[in-house]
Amino acid sequence: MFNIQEIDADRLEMAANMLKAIAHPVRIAILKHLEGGKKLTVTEIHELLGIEQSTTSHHLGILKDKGVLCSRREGKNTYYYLKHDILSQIVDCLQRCTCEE
Amino acid sequence: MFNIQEIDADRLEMAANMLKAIAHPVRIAILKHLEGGKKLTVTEIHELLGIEQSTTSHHLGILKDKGVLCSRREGKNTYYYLKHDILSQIVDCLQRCTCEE
DNA sequence: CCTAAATATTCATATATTTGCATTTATAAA
DNA sequence: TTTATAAATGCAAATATATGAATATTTAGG
Repeated sequence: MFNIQEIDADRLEMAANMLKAIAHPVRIAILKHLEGGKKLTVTEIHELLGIEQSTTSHHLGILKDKGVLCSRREGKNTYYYLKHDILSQIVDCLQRCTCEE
Repeated sequence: MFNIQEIDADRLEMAANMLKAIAHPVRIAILKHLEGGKKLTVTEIHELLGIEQSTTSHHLGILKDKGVLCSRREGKNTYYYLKHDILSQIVDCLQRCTCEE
């Protein structure tokens, strides 16, 4: 039987790292653009959001590193997409909560 | 009609701040203890988690400030509890995602 | 008023994150 | 091989966050 005492530090770290990866305005904006299984390149995102190419790449790297996104190279482009589409629900849930009051 | 272009910086900031508040191992542990409408005092949390009183108070302050928790003083104690019980779903969702692979 | 208990705040230090410039690497096409 | 485009990386400066010791505040009970 599982209870709260058995949530070990590693699991907490992992969950916190994933959330931390998402918890940034630019990265939330990226996730919104990738909802519904869409795949976008670094350049597309960098132009959509109006931020530097290297900054974009850094943010995508963080999201990928923490298991939020996957990427796939096709020629010169690298396409990024959501690993778990369920993750975009987190953003929606948050947005509902930040709506009230 | 709402589309992605209309998600302004303020909304993104707000969502990011709420997520950032949650995205910390200690604070996730706090949320887990408050699931199901439970109310705990600073001292109870500080003893449950084995962290300093002032550190505990700092973390609770962050969660309250960012709209994740509410508090209510009763005599010498201050009880903290989840503002939106739905928020604990975020943690559960994350935990499911960090389970795979 | 005095004391004790619970909580909050101030402050300093340590650590982590963000950003973008400059550079490098990877790939495709000429 | 040379050139151009796309993406990733190294680095440094600015900014933000975490922690806990010390202190202040709040409240209840003498």
